[in-house]
Amino acid sequence: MKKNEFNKKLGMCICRIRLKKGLTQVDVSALLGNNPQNISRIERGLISPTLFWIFNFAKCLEIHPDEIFKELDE
Amino acid sequence: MKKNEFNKKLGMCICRIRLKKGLTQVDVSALLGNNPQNISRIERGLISPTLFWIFNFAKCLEIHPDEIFKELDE
DNA sequence: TAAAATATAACCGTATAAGGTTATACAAAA
DNA sequence: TTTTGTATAACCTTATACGGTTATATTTTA
Repeated sequence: MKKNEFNKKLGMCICRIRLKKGLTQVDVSALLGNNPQNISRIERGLISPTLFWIFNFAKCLEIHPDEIFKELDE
Repeated sequence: MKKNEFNKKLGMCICRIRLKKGLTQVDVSALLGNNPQNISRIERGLISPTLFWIFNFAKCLEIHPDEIFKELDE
């Protein structure tokens, strides 16, 4: 799988999880301590977040990191 | 958990998995198509690889990404 | 011993992740 | 209509991931 394709899939997973929690991009950025523009870029697949970012995201949203990954490897 | 601590834990997991497969850093870098110095930096926790890198690593070593993560969240 | 394999380290570059600011678009609600 | 909330976008800057090269240290092997 190419990097662009991977980033897009990852972004959609992030977005889906965020909406399932009823949060806005601003909400998530406040929880993580960064800016909403970055969340937007991640959800649209423009950038590929580090694993450290992913783990913080999962922790702040009170989910298991597996929830993000299990939809990515097919 | 701080970023440095996280990176060190992650690096140790990567290293343990690599050794379990009987591979050198050069072997892994050849499989992934990057240089061994980068593997060394990751294993020592100096840098935090992207999730894209992690998934490629897992695929090349024929393991589930979960194997890396399940030792990280405590 | 000498040579090769392995890992770490110090550089110097480039690519990209990420923050900050501002503007734009659009929908929902007043 | 006007206002507000939400998301996207275009910039610029800084931090960092990553490649390439070279050197060093250590272990292993011939």
